[in-house]
Amino acid sequence: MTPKSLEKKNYILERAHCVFVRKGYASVTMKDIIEECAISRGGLYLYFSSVDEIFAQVINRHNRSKLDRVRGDMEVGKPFHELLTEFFQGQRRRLLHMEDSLKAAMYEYTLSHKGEEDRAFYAAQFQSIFQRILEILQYGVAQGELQEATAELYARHIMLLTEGMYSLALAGQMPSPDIDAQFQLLLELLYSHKDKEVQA
Amino acid sequence: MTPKSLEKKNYILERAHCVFVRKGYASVTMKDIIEECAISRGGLYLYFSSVDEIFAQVINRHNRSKLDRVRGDMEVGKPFHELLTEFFQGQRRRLLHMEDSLKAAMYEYTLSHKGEEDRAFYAAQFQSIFQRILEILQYGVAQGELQEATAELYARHIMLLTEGMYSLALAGQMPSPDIDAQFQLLLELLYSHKDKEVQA
Amino acid sequence: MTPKSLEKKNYILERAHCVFVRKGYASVTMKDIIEECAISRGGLYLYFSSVDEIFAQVINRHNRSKLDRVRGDMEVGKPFHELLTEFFQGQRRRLLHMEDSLKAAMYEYTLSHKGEEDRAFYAAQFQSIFQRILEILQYGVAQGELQEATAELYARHIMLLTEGMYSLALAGQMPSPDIDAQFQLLLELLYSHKDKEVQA
Amino acid sequence: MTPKSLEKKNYILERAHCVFVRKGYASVTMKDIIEECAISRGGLYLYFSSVDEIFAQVINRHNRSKLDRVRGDMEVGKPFHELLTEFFQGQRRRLLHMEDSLKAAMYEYTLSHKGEEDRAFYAAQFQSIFQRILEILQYGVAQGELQEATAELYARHIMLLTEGMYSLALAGQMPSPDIDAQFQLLLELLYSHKDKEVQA
DNA sequence: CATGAATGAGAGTTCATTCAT
DNA sequence: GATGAATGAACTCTCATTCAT
Repeated sequence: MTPKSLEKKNYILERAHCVFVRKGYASVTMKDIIEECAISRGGLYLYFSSVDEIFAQVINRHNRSKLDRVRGDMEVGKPFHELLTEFFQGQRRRLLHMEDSLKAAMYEYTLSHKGEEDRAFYAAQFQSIFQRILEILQYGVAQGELQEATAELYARHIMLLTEGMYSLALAGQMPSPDIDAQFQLLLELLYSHKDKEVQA
Repeated sequence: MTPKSLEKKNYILERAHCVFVRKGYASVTMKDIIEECAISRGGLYLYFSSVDEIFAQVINRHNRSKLDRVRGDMEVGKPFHELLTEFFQGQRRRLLHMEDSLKAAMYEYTLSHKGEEDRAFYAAQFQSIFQRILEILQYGVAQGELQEATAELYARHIMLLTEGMYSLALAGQMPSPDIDAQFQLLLELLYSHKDKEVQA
Repeated sequence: MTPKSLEKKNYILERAHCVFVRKGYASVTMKDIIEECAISRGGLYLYFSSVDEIFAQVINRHNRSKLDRVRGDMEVGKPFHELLTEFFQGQRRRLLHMEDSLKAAMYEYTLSHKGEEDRAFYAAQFQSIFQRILEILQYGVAQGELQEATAELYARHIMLLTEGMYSLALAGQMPSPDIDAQFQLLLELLYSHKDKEVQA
Repeated sequence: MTPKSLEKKNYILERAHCVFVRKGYASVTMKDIIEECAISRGGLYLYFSSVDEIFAQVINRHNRSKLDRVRGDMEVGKPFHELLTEFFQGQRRRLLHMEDSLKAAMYEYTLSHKGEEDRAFYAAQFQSIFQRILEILQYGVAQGELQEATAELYARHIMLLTEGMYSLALAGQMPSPDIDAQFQLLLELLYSHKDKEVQA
């Protein structure tokens, strides 16, 4: 694979990303991507042989770059509470701008690909999200803000609640006040053991 | 509309329901429904003019019948805790048998219908789920088990968490122990104010 | 299958026959047949789902009708020699007008279909030709013109020689005098035992 | 044309030969040849501008080399009968191993090229085969084994029968015993005049 | 009412051929 | 000379939708 070829591949993935954001997954055709990239039918087939393949690579590329961006944020010694709030703020922003995200496309892909080989793909997706939240909480444990015993359970809880919010957001049923209320509730839940301590 | 006509329409919706459970929404064609119903193409078009229309009516019929089934459960004077546990058991059962549900089909429909007119449809869906949970919680309030002030917030929280669990379940990523752990956490959350009272 | 449907199917096979005669097999596309039949793409697919399937049915139909035409010729009590000459005349005519025959198409099909299931198809084709020649020779045996012992061997010989002539004819390398000379040779071969008898 | 260029051309023809043996003619694409030769698309087009052109040259090269191999066999003074038997043995071997031959490819080419310019090509092909058989028979005439008058007729007969056998062999319908029986019959036919002489 | 034959737009895919590098 | 990326025409197959019977 020549460097030029790689560059072109990257270009296609970049434009395809836009297409998936705009149209989701199910209704995207090779023609859509061809037009977005302004290349020829055969030209696209030189690099990718199906929408599936393109989508998988777009997702992987996206995850990789997201991971790169996240990495290192925790090392600067930010207070845990700040980090957590930033996480919620980030989710909030995305929930309010679902139209700019790949989430819908990912849902559509999931719904139309139930093969055994896809399962691992999904497991990796969710594991990556879970891991990210867990790391934040463990950072809180390290800073003495949270209890170790509940970190995993709470991390999963946060992931599931967030996922549920995305579901509703996709249907346009997740207004901003509801988001705030739920994240506030999560904060209280996370810190609830402190009340007891105080009272004790 | 003659009674015979209504009967036929019902028959079609019934069989179409099976199709949507089996195949989801996106990949269902008029042909699928025709074959399941063992009627003719033209025959189907006499009653419905698109898969969309059939789906919407299948969902409405389903919701109506579900509501009918639920109604009255609370009036027999069951203890609140039992009612709540039953609700969680019901969700648990459905989460572990997603293949028998319309959930996947509903997601697919949502993802491919973002028009303003569909929004109301989704709002009604979620409102109905929310309402059901809220009624259970308010029953708990009436029985002195829960606090009135948090009922709505918690009802929404339960709905969102459950929705998130469905999302993961659709991708085959919601194992039974995780379900139990989350519902346990919800129970603790609902009853958490009691601890404080006791301690106080 | 309704009668009307059968009629349409027959119509398509009839026109497709012409297409195969004109273009052979390999280069025939569904579009060719669509245009020849003046029907729509989908219309054709209602009846047949590939060129292969159409070709197989065209061939079978053709063989059946050819067999129907042949049947009964021997029962009118024609002298054997006349029957044999007529057979050769028939072959001669076809060799000189290969452009009106399915032979080329059949060769192309054979060359592109080497599966086990096709073998039986070819075996049946050649067996049918062989059988026809053999029956003529056995008729000659019955009339005391030929020897029983060599009938099968000679029948196969005639079939193979004829097949060879078709091969050359397809390349435009089978001029009329050569055809005549070879058939004359065959006649002499068939009757050669008589010379011996006479001489003996 | 430089010597290096000639060498490359030869190399391509050699590898292309393998491709045609393996895949026949019709389904061979420029890509097949490119891959077999491990050269670039453009590189191939420098030397040949179509599969057609390559095929014609492969055939010519093959014929030339075959002729070279044959030449001189008759000069060592082998008995005619042995030479003839060897010829039949050679054909037999090839009939039983059609998968190693260009015959199928040649048929496919013939069937898809009916232009006037191709006719001469085919004429040359068959003339070359005919000539070879004729030379063998004339050698028999020279040795007093055969009659001069029938040499041409018999040579053509042998060629046609053999060609017919190839046709059936391509369809997998030419079992070894049938081959032997036919060649035996040919031998008897060639020597049949001797019986008469003896009897006379 | 009910039928199912017919339509044609549009998706996926392949390949011979060209051309800038 | 040599490369291989790029083109686009052509082919197969599918479906929502219509309409004569």
